[in-house]
Amino acid sequence: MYHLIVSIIGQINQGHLMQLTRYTDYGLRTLIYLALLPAGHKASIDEISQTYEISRNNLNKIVHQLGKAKVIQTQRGKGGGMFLNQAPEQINIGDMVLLLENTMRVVECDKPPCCISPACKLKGIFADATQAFVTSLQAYYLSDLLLEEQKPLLRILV
Amino acid sequence: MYHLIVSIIGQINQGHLMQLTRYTDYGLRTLIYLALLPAGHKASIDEISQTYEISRNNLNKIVHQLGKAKVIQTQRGKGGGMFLNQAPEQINIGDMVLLLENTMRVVECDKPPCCISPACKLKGIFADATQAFVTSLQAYYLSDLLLEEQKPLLRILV
DNA sequence: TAAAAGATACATATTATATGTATCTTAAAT
DNA sequence: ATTTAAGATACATATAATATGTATCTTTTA
Repeated sequence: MYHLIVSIIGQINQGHLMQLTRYTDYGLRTLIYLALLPAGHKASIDEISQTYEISRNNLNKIVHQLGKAKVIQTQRGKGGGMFLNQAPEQINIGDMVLLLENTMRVVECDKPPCCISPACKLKGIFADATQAFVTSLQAYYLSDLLLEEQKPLLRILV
Repeated sequence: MYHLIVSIIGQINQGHLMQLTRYTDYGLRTLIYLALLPAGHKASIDEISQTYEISRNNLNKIVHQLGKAKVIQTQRGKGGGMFLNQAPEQINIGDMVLLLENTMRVVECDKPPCCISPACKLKGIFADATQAFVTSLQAYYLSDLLLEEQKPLLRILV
């Protein structure tokens, strides 16, 4: 058939941007956890993975990634741990989703010029929609997730 | 730990709305295929699945669903087949994605009142972002995917 | 009534995701 | 200096989601 399209999701699903995985879930929860730590305190991978009852090893990878991205600081060795490297008011939710859903690849058209096929039109339409999704998320910061009454409370608790 | 959150994606990933699957891919391609058929013509599941080299059976389900939704008309028996039930100008892309990604469930809070937790705040934030995604898609119609030169051409070809 | 089409049910295969095991490196406490 | 507790890294396995395959039933019309 003349108007055969090989694949649409291959072009649209830019690395599963929207497919939020547990990886992102754990990452966001870790950030919330760290945000609620009293100032000057650290948390360990073991502590967080046990608290949330999630795989220590998945969390390991996530923590490593957040550390590389300078969102948190990690410290090896005895007495080490991790803590936020930025204020919760400066950690953007949309950016975190983009970071954690890092399988995102910018898919180039196979052979230019190609953007005259229905699949390629769809690609642009979905790219716009994806951008709308991210832009919407980018209106929020980690601090927006914390409860007003939690913030002062927890800094006293420990 | 006091601020334990059981799951985020469980509340946010509303039925994998964003996780566009091949199911949706095939569905959209089928609609494009049908839109390019000469007026009065029908296509069969076999024809389309062979053209796109996709699973006949998956397509079977998709066609069935599109038929139930009155987007297309299906006709059994010898000489049967399927064709668009609406003009391409009236088939909305966002609506089709919502239809085809039909695993969407509106997730209710487990036990009200619950929307005071970080997870629940995130739920709202992601719901807004998802809506932005859909709204963006809803600006387009099936007709927007067809090439200007294809439309008249193909109606002559067969 | 035979053939061609969609409808339906269920089994299997494939792929993506998540978890588990093991070991290495680093750094502080002893 | 040595031990210990922490993250870093690599790879294997398990689980779950997705996609495909096989079979049969129902409908319709030539």
